Amino acid sequence: MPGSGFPRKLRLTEAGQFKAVFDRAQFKVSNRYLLILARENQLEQGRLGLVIGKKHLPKAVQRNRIKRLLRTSFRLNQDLLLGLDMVILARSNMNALDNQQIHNDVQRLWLDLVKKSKASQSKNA
RNA sequence: CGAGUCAGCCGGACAGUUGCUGCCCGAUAUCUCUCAGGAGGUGCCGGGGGGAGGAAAGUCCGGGCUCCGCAGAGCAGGGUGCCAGGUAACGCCUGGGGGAUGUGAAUCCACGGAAAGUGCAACAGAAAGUAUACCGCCCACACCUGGUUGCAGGUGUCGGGUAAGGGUGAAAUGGUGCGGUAAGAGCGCACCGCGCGACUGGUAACAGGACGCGGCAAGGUAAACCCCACCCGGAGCAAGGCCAAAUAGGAAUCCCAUGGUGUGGCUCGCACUGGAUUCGGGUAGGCUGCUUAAGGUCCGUGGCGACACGGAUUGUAGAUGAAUAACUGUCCUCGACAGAACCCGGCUUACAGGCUGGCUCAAACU
Repeated sequence: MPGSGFPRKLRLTEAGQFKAVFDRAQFKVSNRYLLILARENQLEQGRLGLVIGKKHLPKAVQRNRIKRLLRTSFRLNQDLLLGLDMVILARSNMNALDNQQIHNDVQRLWLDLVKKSKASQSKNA
């Protein structure tokens, strides 16, 4: 059972790892503000990458806030997300949302993603 | 106490839980090297103490650092622009001069040159830079009327003089007075103003009045071209340096061309092809540059000051998909603008609220 930390091995750190998720995404879930791409990574743990563009969040302070919130949410839910590489993309300016709303929304997306992943595994089996 | 002005400072606090990061210490696991003492790398666990700003922002100037050919000369191009100082340097800062605003403390100024040249200026107006004559005023001439002559009044002229008055304009050749005149005029004079030159004070910008000369000639615009003086080589930490899988083509040495690899149970056959090592190369990736700095604080000395010198003391983020946070609770004045990316010095812009001090004005009290 993994803990709730966020060491380096739980992150996507190289351009190639991001590219793999973009090119061969097996699962997509989204809402108005976020899009999550994911694929199975043959590892024991899930890994997370963030793409928060200047286009949607022009101020560095805003981007930092969103990234911190997303990382925290991943950290607390990582035992649901084993064996998946995920990239979260920002789609529009979510700066108006407060922390509680963002946590709730992201939680819902995680559950959605897990459901799709389980369905795919049982189909293959 | 009120209104204002100029400086300086702060930028939610505390507790708990869960996390991130680089540094130090202690444990381990594993790999490499070894002169067998050990040294180094990587992973993981525990502990300790650090961990965004006054603007970290805009990227507008200046410098350090790095590479490019040494950073020199000329041209082009760009910048700066009252004077003197400070500084590594600056377009910054300090002090001073001039102008403008304000009762004042203070604030603001792209503040060199318009008698080298070129250009530009709506509308109005007769005329706008070689100034100009519309009305008016005066003179001359002609005609008319009145009168005894000298004359007075009126009308006219492709006539002349006149810049005092009217009118136009942002601006019309300096102002006032006296003289002068046909009427006028710096035409002359006095005073004021202006320009030039001496003189005095000041390092200088500049100022001064008790000097002399000039009747005055020289309107504005140089963030228009331009002239003058001074300054500037280019690119930037994705700079630059080191290690180095892979891959293309290459070099050297040795070995074998009766070889090797594949197909096949094996031989023949068929297909493909030299092999090994080293050098070199430099992609992915990693390491470095990377934080001690023109540093902060205090004291002394010099200076009006910016600042300089000397002494003591302190050690203050270094991330790399990129850390400094999330949640809960309590409190208050309910929290703004905003996130380091090689480093400094400035400028500019954004900013909830709060604190301290100097000075000014007004009123009142003693």
